[in-house]
Amino acid sequence: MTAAFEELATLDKLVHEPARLAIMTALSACQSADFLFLQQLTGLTKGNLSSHLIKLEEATFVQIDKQFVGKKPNTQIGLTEKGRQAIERHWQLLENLRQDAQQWSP
Amino acid sequence: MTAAFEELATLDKLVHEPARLAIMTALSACQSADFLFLQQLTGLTKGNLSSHLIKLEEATFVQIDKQFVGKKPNTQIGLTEKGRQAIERHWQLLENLRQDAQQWSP
DNA sequence: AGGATTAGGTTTGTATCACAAACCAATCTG
DNA sequence: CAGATTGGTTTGTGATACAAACCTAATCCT
Repeated sequence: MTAAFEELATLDKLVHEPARLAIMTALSACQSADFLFLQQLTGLTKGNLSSHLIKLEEATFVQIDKQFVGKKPNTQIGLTEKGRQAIERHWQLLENLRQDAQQWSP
Repeated sequence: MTAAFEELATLDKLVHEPARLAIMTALSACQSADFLFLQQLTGLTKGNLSSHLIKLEEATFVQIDKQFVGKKPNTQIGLTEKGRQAIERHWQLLENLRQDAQQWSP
């Protein structure tokens, strides 16, 4: 058995959780996205999205910018460099795991 | 945005949890494995592994066979057909998500 | 023989977490 | 001005992952 399974132990559950995996993966493909876009994308309730974002912010994986566009509040969310590395590495780990298992005879 | 993000909503958290993802992925590469092998592989405590296996069994994703080898008890675990489909589909969903996000301009 | 250790687990207790529902403040609409 | 809408945050709760304690039978040590 290769290292993929050992590495799995280091997999960050903060990133792995489905909603956050979706959020970070989406963000990895763009500069930033706004709150409502992410809500649409993930199908989460606002409250739920809010708390996921707070967790990601606490981990400094995303940065959240609240501004006014005209008279309306608007929240933009983008990955930090750390966040970008984290999601990149996460996908790498998953891919390794899958790959390893596929070509494996115990 | 393609369907990958909508499909994500259907992702089974029972399978997604890291330890169980490791277990099922390993099992997908062999007929069956024994308890201690899985423990080594995943680095889980026995208690923890036990409860993960029970959950997988309750979902009928694995089947657990307890037998005696000589005088020693030995527990063999293998995927059911349902389990095999579940892990297969799970990896498919993840792969789709990643793929979609990679070639995407918002 | 008998006490300690090991194998192979299960049960229990606890801290965390994901989620929905309730809430809130400001703006728009009629 | 009343009511709805936008754009969120806070709160309450049921589920869950984990470690630690426990259990039973076999084997080792002396």
